[in-house]
Amino acid sequence: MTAETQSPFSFAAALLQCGSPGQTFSMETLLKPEFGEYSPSSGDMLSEGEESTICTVCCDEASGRHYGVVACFGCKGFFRRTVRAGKNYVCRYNKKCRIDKAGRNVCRSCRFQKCLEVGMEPDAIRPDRDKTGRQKNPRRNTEGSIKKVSVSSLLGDLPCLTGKLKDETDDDSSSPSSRSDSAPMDLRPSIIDENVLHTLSEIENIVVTLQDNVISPQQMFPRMDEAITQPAIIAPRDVMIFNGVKGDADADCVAHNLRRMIVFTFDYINTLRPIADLHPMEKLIIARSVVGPFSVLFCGHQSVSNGAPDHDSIYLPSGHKLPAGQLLFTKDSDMKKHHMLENKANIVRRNMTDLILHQLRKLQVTKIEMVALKAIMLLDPNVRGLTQQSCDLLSVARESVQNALFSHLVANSGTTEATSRFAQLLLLIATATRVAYTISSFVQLSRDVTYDLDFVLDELLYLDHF
Amino acid sequence: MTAETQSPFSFAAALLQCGSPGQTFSMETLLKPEFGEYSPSSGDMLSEGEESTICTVCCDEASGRHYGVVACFGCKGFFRRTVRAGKNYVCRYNKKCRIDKAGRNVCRSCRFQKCLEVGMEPDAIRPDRDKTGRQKNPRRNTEGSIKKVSVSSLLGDLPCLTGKLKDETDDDSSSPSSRSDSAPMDLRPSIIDENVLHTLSEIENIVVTLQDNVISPQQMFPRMDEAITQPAIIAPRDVMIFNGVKGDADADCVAHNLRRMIVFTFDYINTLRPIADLHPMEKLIIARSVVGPFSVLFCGHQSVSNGAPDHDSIYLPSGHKLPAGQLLFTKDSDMKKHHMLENKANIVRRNMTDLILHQLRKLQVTKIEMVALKAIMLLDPNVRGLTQQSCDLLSVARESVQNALFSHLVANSGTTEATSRFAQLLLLIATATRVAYTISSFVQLSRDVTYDLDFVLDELLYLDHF
DNA sequence: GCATCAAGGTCAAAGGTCAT
DNA sequence: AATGACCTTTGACCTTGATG
Repeated sequence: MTAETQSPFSFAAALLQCGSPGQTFSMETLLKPEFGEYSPSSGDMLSEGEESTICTVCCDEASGRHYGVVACFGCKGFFRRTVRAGKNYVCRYNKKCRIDKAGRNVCRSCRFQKCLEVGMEPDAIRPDRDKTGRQKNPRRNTEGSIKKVSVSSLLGDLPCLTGKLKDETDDDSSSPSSRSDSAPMDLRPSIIDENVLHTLSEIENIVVTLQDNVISPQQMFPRMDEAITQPAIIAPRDVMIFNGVKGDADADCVAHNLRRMIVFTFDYINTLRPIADLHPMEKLIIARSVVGPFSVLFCGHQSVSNGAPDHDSIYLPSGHKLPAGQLLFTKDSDMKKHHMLENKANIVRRNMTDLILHQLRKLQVTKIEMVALKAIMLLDPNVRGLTQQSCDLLSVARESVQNALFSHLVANSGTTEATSRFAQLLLLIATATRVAYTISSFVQLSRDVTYDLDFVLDELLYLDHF
Repeated sequence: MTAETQSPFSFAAALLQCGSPGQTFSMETLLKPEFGEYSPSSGDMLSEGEESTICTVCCDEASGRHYGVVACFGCKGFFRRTVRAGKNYVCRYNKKCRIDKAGRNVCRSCRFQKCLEVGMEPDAIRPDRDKTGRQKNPRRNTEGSIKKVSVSSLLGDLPCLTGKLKDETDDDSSSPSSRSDSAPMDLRPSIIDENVLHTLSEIENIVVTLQDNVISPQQMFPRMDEAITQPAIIAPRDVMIFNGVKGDADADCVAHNLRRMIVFTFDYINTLRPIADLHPMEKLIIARSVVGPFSVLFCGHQSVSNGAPDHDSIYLPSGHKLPAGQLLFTKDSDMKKHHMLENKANIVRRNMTDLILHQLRKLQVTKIEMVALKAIMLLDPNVRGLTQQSCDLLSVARESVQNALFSHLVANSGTTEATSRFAQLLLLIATATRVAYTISSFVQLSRDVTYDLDFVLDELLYLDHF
């Protein structure tokens, strides 16, 4: 109120515009009797009610002063767009079109003319500004060619994700692509997102059930650059059961299971599409960087979800388990070394149970969430040694998985809980990294005390020699 | 009338001001003769009179010194808003937008960049709303008793996170409950969230500027259970500058800086409310678990944000830097050991630059985001050895920080981008964990080759002996 | 004291957004 | 493609609190 009173208004012009035509009263005006109660007592200038609330151009309700005159949203926007675009309108009638709320859109020429007449200043229009405000649908406009290309290719590719297994994918990608432009933007993304998670689930299923056609000879000392393309030379693709029926594991058994999980990781890398297409050396780089946390979360989740009643046991793919407080190694002649090893093994085990299993259980991480987390871990664009192009590919893919996961969580339990859960799931990766490093440390110690654990583990799990 | 003269409506005139200062004298200039009374004798390039009336950022008319440089009202406000809100802009063009009076609003990213380039100091923005006035360079003056609030009193005094949150929520449920039901859910939470981030910023400021009142005797072999309550026995709270002016660091210097960052971490733990109230032993447990990644991100962010032009150097609190390819150790008699150490140090350094610095730079992580990440790291409820009660406290607090961060991101750039950025920020913690473990590994190696790096580092950074 | 400087805050009127 | 209701950002001006 005070503010409005302060504003100096040119009421003469206003009166002219609104006053002269006899029947300018629109429905709007008639429905608002308060404008009629003219209070002439305010003394000096004018009735504030009228002036400050009526557009000088079209007599609609004003929204404030714009470009020098009291005007409505519409005339404000119209004036700006016109001046910005430098348009030249031509009146198709006699240049005397009535400009009021109902008629203002009939003739642009007369409307703009009226704007100028009442004193709108073209000089008050400033140049383009940076983008502001909400961007619900952040469209990469103007020159968004780069993003647009990658996004569109993602849409085409992602539903199929697998080089090896395609089939059900093609029909998915073909039909909705044409619709994606015209459809309302609220619905489309969630559909896409569900597709992403669905595809990821299928990939998981495929990789988990992958079997060897032929039994390829397992090598004790495989070359990693060969192993990445033929993982089976590391270990046979035995069915992974995680049920603990085979009893407790010893050191060799653990090593073998770690090998199996490395094969699983490699298989995943060869199946998940954006990565699967990279050069083998890049795959290997990613594998080295991710295999630890990846296996930790995979094994942890299997241990938790396979209905294991034993909260403190880690269940291994082979069907063995790793209970707490169980000695791993057969007694060695060197008691000190033996003790160190056993001690370190205990640290790993306790980290695994107290951090990973505990959190997974507390969060009740679902299969779908797990699948998304795995993909997010693998699609890490921040690994040293990748080409820029590969980084970009991974970034886009990872982003889409992140979005899919988030949408999934929102759909499940609302934004607030989703945010919290989303964060907790992602932070699980940090925890897994932590635990993976205790494993790495264990591997290192094994080597240092000359207990020859396993060549492959040395190569892949001892992570700081790069 | 004065207003009209000042009105920035004529772009041509504005452009003129930059290039040819012929008749740029406005009322404003004429009314401020004091700018002219600088002695022109220092005359290097420009006449002083000109300099002091022209905004260093955009060449508009300046309104005085702001945040360290002569600037106009616009750039002053823009800089404050940007830093306060922790915004991060992205240039839509090629990062070379011209910043002048006419063009300054075309690209916020480049404008902010220019602000930094010409020397505006983000540190001059005070997150504290009620403290106004000038206190630019926190004088390291002898007995600045204000800052001398000892840690113990901080414990009690601090604007505690949980306290504030509680009040806020209680407020909600009590009086305006009716409104919160009817009102759209968009607004209310964001108000709370901004308070959370604001409080965190204040905490950061307090901890960063913490000084010792008395010089407590630094101990070579402090007991950790004592150090957690009196961090100064680990290292003096020297001002942390991170500007690299002191030249390259050697091994001892690095050790000292690590100690300093440990003190910083402890101070943080003693200040951030839900943790600050825990039992010292629980604090210590948290400290052990988080100090590595915490320091990594802290140091990394400081290295990146302090305008360091050198992309491959790590900047340390002491003012030293750690450039790539610099030998850390003086040649040892044992060449093999020496080589191993130097090698490992290189791994750490490369991890730090290629992973942490690179990502921080790419993401353009803001101060506010960093502050939230720090809190999320510290408020880790999944640390072994905490009581159930403590876990719950931390969980609640961490969740509120996560939500605050997410809301902040949404407000900044919309839900889609926010989701992606949120994920990337959280995954940064995983990366920091990774890098921290290479440091841990380095510390371990140092011990193994009997290079006695530092007792405290052994205790805190070598992380798998628990 | 008091003028000054440089922080912080305010809000009209610019800007941009996006369902229609 | 244009409209206009609604939102954010800008910046001229103001208040505040150290400082000399």
